[in-house]
Amino acid sequence: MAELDSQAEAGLVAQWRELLARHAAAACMLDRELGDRFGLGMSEFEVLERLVEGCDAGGGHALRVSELAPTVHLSQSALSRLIARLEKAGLVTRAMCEADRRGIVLTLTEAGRDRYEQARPLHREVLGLTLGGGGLDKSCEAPPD
Amino acid sequence: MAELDSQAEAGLVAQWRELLARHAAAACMLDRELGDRFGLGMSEFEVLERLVEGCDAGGGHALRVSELAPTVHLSQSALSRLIARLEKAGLVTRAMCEADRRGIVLTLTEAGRDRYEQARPLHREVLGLTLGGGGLDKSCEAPPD
DNA sequence: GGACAGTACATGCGTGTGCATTCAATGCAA
DNA sequence: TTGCATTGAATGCACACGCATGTACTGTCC
Repeated sequence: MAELDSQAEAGLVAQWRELLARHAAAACMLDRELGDRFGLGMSEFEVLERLVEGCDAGGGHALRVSELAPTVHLSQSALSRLIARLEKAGLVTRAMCEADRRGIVLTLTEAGRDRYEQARPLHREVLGLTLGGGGLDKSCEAPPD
Repeated sequence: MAELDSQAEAGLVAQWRELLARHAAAACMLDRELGDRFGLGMSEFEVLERLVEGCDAGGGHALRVSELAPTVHLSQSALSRLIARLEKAGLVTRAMCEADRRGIVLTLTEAGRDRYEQARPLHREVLGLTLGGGGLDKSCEAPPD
């Protein structure tokens, strides 16, 4: 890639810091709020949402882990363990994929869908607070310790 | 906060996913590249950069940890340990603050400044690749495992 | 001065993550 | 069919994180 002149570089850095700030504010608040009220992390919610979308779209067809992976920004191992947590919590079931027995198909349980529906308004509210107005929530701009 | 109509909600979610994708791509590639070539994590680089800026701006005055904290999106404990790593690597020195002996003042070492200057072009290059064109780097869109 | 709330940083602990590796199943080629 | 590279997912391991707490220092109020 070509070198950047200093003006382009400054713009890029400013854009990056803005992105970091928004991400930190939203991610921190989501993790805290979803965790406190629903026992879900940000990524857990994200996975539940993909499963809901997958089921609604494909007429209830279950998602394979390998289909889920590219849509969630986690390593394969982290996703594997996250699914194990969801299964342990009774929100999801894992079953062997008949077509390709290496694969695992995931299905939302009733409890999983319920949990998602309950958590969703809070999730959207947090997004509104942290992304919407442009004003960052101070209590999460720097994560409290 | 008021309820969102479904259109506003969809926009918010789209914005959030875009942000997540960009952040994941940039953060993953930064951590990998800076780590491989310079032994620095993304946040380590960020802290070095604040120290460089602080020193250049204030006429070489050292930064206190409490000044640094709000600019880095880390918990106080994570920052404390990050600084310990930088000190162990010889990139930074910690000293008691004379004015307020609870505080710690940080100063960049020569090695710290050098490391920063060496890593900076790569950092900017990665930002250009992941933020610039709008095209995400596929190899990091989903972190490899 | 002495007690006490508040602040700055460090540390014990549990947990989530990525990397490397492993294991099973698949597809292909000889 | 056998042999082998590839793929999907699970697991050992090290590490960075956040939370809760601990320790040292400051400032205030009595």
